[in-house]
Amino acid sequence: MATPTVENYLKEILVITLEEEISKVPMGQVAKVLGVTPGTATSMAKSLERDGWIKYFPRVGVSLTRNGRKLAMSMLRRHRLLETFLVETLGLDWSEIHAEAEELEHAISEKVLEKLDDFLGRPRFDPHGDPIPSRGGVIQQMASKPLSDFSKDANVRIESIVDQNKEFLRFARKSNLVPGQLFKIIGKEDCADAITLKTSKGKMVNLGFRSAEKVLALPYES
Amino acid sequence: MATPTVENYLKEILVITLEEEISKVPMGQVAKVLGVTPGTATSMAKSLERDGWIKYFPRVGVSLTRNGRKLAMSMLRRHRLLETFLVETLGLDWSEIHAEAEELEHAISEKVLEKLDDFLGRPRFDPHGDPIPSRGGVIQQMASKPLSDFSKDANVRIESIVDQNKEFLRFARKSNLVPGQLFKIIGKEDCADAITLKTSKGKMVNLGFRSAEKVLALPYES
DNA sequence: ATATATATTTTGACTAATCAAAATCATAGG
DNA sequence: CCTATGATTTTGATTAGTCAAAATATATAT
Repeated sequence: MATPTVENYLKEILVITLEEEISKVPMGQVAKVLGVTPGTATSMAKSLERDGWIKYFPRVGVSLTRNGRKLAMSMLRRHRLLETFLVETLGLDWSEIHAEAEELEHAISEKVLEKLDDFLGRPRFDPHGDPIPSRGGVIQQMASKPLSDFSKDANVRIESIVDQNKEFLRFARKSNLVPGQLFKIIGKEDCADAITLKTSKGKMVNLGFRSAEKVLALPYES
Repeated sequence: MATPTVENYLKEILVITLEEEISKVPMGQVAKVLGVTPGTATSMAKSLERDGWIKYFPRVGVSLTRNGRKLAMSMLRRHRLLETFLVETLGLDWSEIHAEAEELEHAISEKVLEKLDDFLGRPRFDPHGDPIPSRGGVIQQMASKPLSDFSKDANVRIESIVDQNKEFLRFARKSNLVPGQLFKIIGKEDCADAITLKTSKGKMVNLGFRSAEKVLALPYES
């Protein structure tokens, strides 16, 4: 049986893999998301490899094995179903649910989870708009669309940047146009060929249609 | 912060204290309920004392400090509220809920617990009929009544044996008339001065009224 | 290419929790 | 009062997970 620590490592490695579309996650990033020192992440990587959860490539990074991915997906499913429960059923505040689900996900059994899934009506997206993996560990990916395809007032989550041009990437990073970032489309002027986005913190970004086509995003329920 | 292990030790010590009405729980018993070797229980007792959760009397046993009792009560509250949730809301089977709650109780926060309590309508007894401690750690003891006061078909849980006569206690033990044991009253013949009880496993016990007055029990919802 | 900055790994140490087995204590009978 | 039995404690060892700080490898920028 995997300890909660193991479950956390695997889940975070999966999340990074999905978000950044990379196959080997560097140790520094692992250490950062788990809040441990780099040395700890390295030694943990070795144990995880010994136990068949990951493949460890020294000085490069780690990737999940089939087993590791399966467990990680199951953790993601737990996490997102629990977040849904905490918001929908118990009325917890949006800002608190992540930390709570983080604890509960290690304690809830497969059996209780399925009952909970039934109770919630088998939702397919969590309160943040992220897809909830199925029992089998399949994530029903919503097709992401270019920003230019959304209409005014839509809430979107950046999924990826198609244009790999360095200049543009630097600009994108600076503007918070990074995978995972949430925006609301507050302006769309077809005749002016421009689109205006705003983060929840009020930061604005202006994009021409040419650029907006290169940024893929998903809708989410705010 | 207390680890799950610490929480378990304290909770089990509290449960034994309540059930057996003793003030110092011997180490052997602690080891048994926690499923560890006696040596482990002893060394744990020392750490728990060092951290102010219990008082440890070598070769005698342990008792909870004020702090320890507070935390233990809070664990009992968590456990019983969770069992209620698992049965009432998710429809889990009566036989499965203990183990499930055992895991979840360490992961659920005070905040989520209170929301859950609201959601459930602030129940005062769990599905086994055991009282749920209040936030403050007070257990609302139901007044227990002698067996002779119950009527036919009542479901009861034995609470204590008043008569401390050795003979009678031996008989009681043999008949499963021990605190915690569940019975259904399947016969009550006032004119014959007799009462008949049955366990869920079908074991029967006959008692005269004289004896039935010496056995205190609580009703519970089957 | 060479120095500097950054990322990663190693080393040595620590805590919590556990076990097995040897040692010790306590007590109930004879 | 002494001994055998059972309960408790000690001892020595193990595993998971962690940190700090030193060592090493890699990448970047002139």
